Amino acid sequence: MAVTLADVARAVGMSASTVSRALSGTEKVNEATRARIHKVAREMGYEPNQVARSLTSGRSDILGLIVPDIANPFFPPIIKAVQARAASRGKTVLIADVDEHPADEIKRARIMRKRVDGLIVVSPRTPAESMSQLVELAPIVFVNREVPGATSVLVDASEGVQEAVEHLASLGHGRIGYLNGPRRSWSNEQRRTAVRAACTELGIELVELGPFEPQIQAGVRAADLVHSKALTAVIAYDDLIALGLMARMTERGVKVGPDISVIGIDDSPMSGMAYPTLTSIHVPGSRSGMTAVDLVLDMADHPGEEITPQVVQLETRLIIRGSTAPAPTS
Amino acid sequence: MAVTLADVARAVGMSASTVSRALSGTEKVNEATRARIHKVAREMGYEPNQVARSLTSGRSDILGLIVPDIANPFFPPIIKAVQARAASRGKTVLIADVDEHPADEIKRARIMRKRVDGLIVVSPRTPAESMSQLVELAPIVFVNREVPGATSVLVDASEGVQEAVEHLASLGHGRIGYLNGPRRSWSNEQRRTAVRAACTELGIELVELGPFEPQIQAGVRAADLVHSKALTAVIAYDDLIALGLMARMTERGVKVGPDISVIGIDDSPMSGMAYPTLTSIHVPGSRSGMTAVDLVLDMADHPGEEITPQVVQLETRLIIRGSTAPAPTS
DNA sequence: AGCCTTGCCGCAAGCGCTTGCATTCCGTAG
DNA sequence: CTACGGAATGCAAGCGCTTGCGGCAAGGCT
Repeated sequence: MAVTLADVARAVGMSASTVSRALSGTEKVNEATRARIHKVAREMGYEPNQVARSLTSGRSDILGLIVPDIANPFFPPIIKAVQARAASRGKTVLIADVDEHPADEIKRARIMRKRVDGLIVVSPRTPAESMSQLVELAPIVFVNREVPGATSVLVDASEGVQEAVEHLASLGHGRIGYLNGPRRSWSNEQRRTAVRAACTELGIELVELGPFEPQIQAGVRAADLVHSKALTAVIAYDDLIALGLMARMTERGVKVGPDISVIGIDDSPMSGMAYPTLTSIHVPGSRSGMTAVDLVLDMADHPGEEITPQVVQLETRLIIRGSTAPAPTS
Repeated sequence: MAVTLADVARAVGMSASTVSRALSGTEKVNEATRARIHKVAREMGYEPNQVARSLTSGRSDILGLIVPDIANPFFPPIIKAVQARAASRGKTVLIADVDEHPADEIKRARIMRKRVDGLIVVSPRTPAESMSQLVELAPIVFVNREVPGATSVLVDASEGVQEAVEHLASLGHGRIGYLNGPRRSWSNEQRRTAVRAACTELGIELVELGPFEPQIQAGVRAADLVHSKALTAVIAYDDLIALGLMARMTERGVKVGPDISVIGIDDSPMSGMAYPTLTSIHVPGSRSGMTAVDLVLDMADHPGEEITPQVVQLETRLIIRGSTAPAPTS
């Protein structure tokens, strides 16, 4: 079978403990011995059995990452950032896609818990009253949702939204639509509130539509609704909805830009690729992924310690592209 | 801490072995005792420690999945299919994104090996001479690459490509371009060969361009090259390149459809969303994911057995949308 | 010179679970 | 009544690694 610690120990003529210490790095071992052990281990092709290691040590060097939907282009950058950051700290990442099923979040978290050193949950949709079940699976950090008593990294939509509404106002739109995201989504609540505030402040009439699921298809549906309301400008809950809407509008002969201005949120990689390119509110996905890793590893490194839950806020800003233009002067 | 097997055993007044057998299901245990044990275990909130379990049993109920790039929309459907299929067979999936770095494939596979019951590697770019290092990490199955002596699930590009070329020919295009994918990609080799064959057969002039990375940006670059060659029809290595190309063409005032026909490969979810919608060769990603899971689990269930490596072939077909049109009659 | 540090290393006890084999207890065949 | 075959359960030996504790030698101190 595979070479074990004991095999290496025998080959070097030392005890397994010493070999273990030499290889794990942290403990004090004579430099010369350490070098020799490393050499022999490499020659024998020794690969530590991570399972055995984590059984005793309690550590697994794995981070669990739970996302709602990998097919939504907003998440891959986060996932990649998490993986990269984790790798640079010697960890690997176990990804679970819960397919937008809120109930699965707790279930998957529970299953993962024992195998990982910490959990990162992105945009959880678990109802507020059950969140505590997640929180107690600490170390855990939430991304894109504020959870009382838990550490989380959030993006503050207000700035970007404010910019977006101002942008539309300055283009002469006096009435805009907001396409709501999923009903129980914390992000949507946050975004919607920000839109309302900005509209009130600037004296703009707001028409709320939805809820819509964060999927292209929902955007297609939204398009017809928007059309029937004779809106000249909309802000969508996310890029996917915005893109679906644009596609449908174009199909119906409505020119996005000249006839209707569209703003998405997330600034996903696709927004620069659509035609016209999509004006979108940039949400720092990679940054939040990295931050989340740092936070969760900090917690994992200080087990037991009652750390005051941290909340990191990241900012958003508007990226203006081709889908917004002066209001039609009909 | 958490309740262990021993705790439950003590509570029930039986030995740990019996409890273990009762809970794992497979072994013979009196029905009454089994029921009682289950009841007590549930009441105590017992959750088996998977790490300990896999240390002894050698099984982990985890499948490893290695993909080149989760941000490429071709992969999420595969990933989801794999996850779903695995879940229905009681397994979870550990995903690794190697960011298109061929060297990482072997590295990640090695790291994962001990923790998982089997490996699925999608579209590996590992050079042929190193593939054996992967193969010996069995149980392992490859998707989208034929590997001598290993089981794999492939898509046969030839049919779809044949249809695509015929489609272009019937639209009056006598000269078409093929945008190559990454230089050492097995898929690209397969697709390119199919295009050549079809062109030869139909007496169509073929212009090869590239290689290009499977990314939107590469497609943007390709666009200018295509333009300079005065091509009226192109088949791209994948949808991403095709989409990038379309975006750039549109930006330059070239009308995709009337002025130039574009065909992608993969039929990723985005192809229906672009404008115009992208004619693409459908590749059954989900099907291949599911098939891969079945194959790898079969292998895992019969350890040691020298199974004859299986090769499953899936078919492709052309999906005609808005990006292809009759050749301009200049 | 005696004693205490300090540095390096080995001992042994597990981590929580699975599993081959032994054991016990019946029912049943002989 | 003895013997024997199962079924149900217990015993105990690990899986491969980590880690607290203690041993031992070499050097520093008074």
